[in-house]
Parts: sequence; C-alpha cells; structure tokens
Amino acid sequence: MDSMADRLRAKGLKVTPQRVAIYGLLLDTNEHPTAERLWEEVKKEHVAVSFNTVYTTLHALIEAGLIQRLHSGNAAHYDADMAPHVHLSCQVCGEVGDCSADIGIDLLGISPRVQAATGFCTEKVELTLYGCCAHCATTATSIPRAKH
Amino acid sequence: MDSMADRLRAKGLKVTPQRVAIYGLLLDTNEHPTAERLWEEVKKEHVAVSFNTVYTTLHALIEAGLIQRLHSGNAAHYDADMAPHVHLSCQVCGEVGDCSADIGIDLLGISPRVQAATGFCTEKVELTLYGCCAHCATTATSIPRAKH
DNA sequence: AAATATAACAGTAATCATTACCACTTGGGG
DNA sequence: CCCCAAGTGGTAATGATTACTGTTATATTT
Repeated sequence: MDSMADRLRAKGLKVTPQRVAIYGLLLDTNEHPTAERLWEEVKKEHVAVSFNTVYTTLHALIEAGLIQRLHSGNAAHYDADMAPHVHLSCQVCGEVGDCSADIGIDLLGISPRVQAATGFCTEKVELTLYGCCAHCATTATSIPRAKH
Repeated sequence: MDSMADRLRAKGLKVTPQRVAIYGLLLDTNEHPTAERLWEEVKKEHVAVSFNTVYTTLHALIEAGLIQRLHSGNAAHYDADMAPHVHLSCQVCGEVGDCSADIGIDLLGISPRVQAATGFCTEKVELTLYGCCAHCATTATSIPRAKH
C-alpha cells in the first residue's frame, strides 16, 4: 500500500520514527502548525525528538516535495496538502487554516498567464487572506492588532 | 498640494527628515525592498538614520495605512502601493516585484465571498508567486535553489 | 544474521531579522 | 518662542532558523 513509509522511501529518505511521526501529524491535521507547535505535538504523541530534528525533518520533506512551507506571518507554517489552495491567517489567534469553500479563483491557471505576460516562471502560488477568523470574531475579547 | 508631508500629518504623524526619506523612497520605487536594503538606500540619499528608526518608521507607516508589509520570504518586504496586486518573488535573486499584467484575478471580490462562505473577515489579501524571474532565468549561472 | 557505509539524530552554538528599552533630541501647536 | 509629546539612536534582548559535531540508527551487503 502507499503508506507514509513508502512515500518517504520513494524520495530516497530513510524511514525513521521521528519522520513518520512528524509527517503523520501533518497529514492528519488540516491545521498548519508552526515548527514549535509541531514539536510539542510530536512529543505529546510518543516520540522523543529534538527541536532541531523537527526543522531538519521539515526541510527534508520540503526538498522531497512532500510538504510545503507557508509564509503566513512571522513564523513559518507547514502544510502537507501540496495542491494550491487559499489560506486564512487569523491575526488574533495566529492560526492558519484552509479555505474549504470554492471562491472561484483559478490558482492553477495563474502560472501560464504570468509566464506569458512577464516571463516569470512560477514554481509555487500562495494566496493568503489576513484577518480575523470566525471564532475570534465572536469571542472578541482582545482588539485585533496586526502582529506580523 | 497632497505632498508626503500632508499625508503624514493627516495620520497624526510628525514630519521628520527620516520619515520623509523612507516614505519617499518607497513611493518612488516599484521594487519592494527589505528593511535592510531600505536602510542602505536612505543613507545613500542624504539622511543619517539608524537601522532601528527604519523599523519603527515602517511600523508607523503601516499603522497609518500608508504602506503594507509583504510576507514574501524570510525577510519582510515593504510596498507603498496599497491596492491589492500580485507579487512575484524570485527565489534566485530574492527580489520581489509587481505583476503589472492583468491575469484575470478578482482580488477585491475574494473577501466578501470568503466572508459569506466561512465567516472569516479579511483585512488584507496577499497573492504571491514564487519562482524564477525573467532576468535570472536568462543569466542561469546559479542553480535555482528554493531557499524556503 | 552480523558487518559496514551512510544518513539521521540531539545538543549546543551561531546567525539573522526583529523588537524592547532608555536617554536624548526635535517637531509643531499653543 | 516654549514646552511636551513624539521621534530618534544606540545597545541589548528576543525569537526563529541554521550550522556544526559527535553519536546513533537505518538499509544494504556479505
């Protein structure tokens, strides 16, 4: 079967408990945690792992094209969903989520049009909306201050 | 006339040589420099300014809604053009530019649709394309290594 | 299944961007 | 012209990320 381990091996990456744990967590969640949050989750799970290894592992997974890194604030967020999609970054709670709804944007079609118009060769498209998520809007205790 | 100074005063900001220099540079260029690059440019111009002041000034300008901050890499880039537009981030030379061509994306229309679908209240939309700019593609001396 | 080469891990230290702090200076309304 | 809130500059601190190095585990070979 096409397990995580197979996918790792297919990219020439050794299969270690740490990698399986980190990649598995990213695949299971539809949130997009930061490296630090991911580290806490991994430790909570079962696996002893250093903070450094989280970074190096994430870097290895990015190089292998298995996950992507999002520039959605001051700290990097990581996403196992490689299909281009819209991200919602809440400036109050700091969470980054997907926009599940179809908002009629053809993200895939952008690259060829830009290439034709400007000669820019696109490798990755990132569409991020910054604002206040529905949850934080209701529990409006703190004033939304943009804390990039 | 609607000078820089007037715009600063209208936002309750004092007009200092440092602010005029920094804001002026951002208005003049259609590049989107980082804070460090901006610092070098300001010093080159005429004004003695500390690196710290560049940051605080940029922050003040952002708060006033006169410029915007872009999350287009590891370092922040700044843009005096407040209209939502597409950015092209070259992973080879690190420059961030505008996509002048119309690529048929309705950036303004996204916010209300997302609000209706998910309840997310959008304050700012950022659409960035990561890849290799036309210039770096021709002078292909270095291998494009995604540094993120 | 043991040996071996190679890649990964953990811990610390270093780097880079950004922010905080505080004493001193300055713009601009009264 | 004077005063004071706001701005500036210098240094120090923080937070995120990367580099380095000795040790350990994986996958492959024998």
